[in-house]
Amino acid sequence: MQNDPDFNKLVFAIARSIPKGRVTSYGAIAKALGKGNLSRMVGRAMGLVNEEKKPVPFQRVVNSQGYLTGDPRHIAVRRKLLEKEGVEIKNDKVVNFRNIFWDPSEEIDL
DNA sequence: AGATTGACGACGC
DNA sequence: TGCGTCGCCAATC
Repeated sequence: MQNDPDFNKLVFAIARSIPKGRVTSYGAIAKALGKGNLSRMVGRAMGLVNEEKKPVPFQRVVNSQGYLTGDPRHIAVRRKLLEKEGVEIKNDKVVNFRNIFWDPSEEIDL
């Protein structure tokens, strides 16, 4: 239960705005929302995507290091989806992360 | 109600 | 450049 449904909503909206074959970080999304310090909350919100009816490409959201953190089982799923989109993964890490990194703040433009 | 953890990030050394 | 520590906000124990 989040006290800020809007925050969660925005997170999902941005996640769906991520171009295919691109990835972004939790901090980038939080920052785009003006809550750069809520990076952790973004990740937590993603865990609730399970309750979302609409498909959210949460697999395109990784940490600032480009690593797929979380439960190993979830990591495997995300990795598969990313590779399917053309994103190369190595050791649970996005290859060329800096190259395919997508900054939501440039698209959302608060 | 208080303490701890967590899909993170930034800073310091 | 890499490892260690602190800080944030909310949820969970």
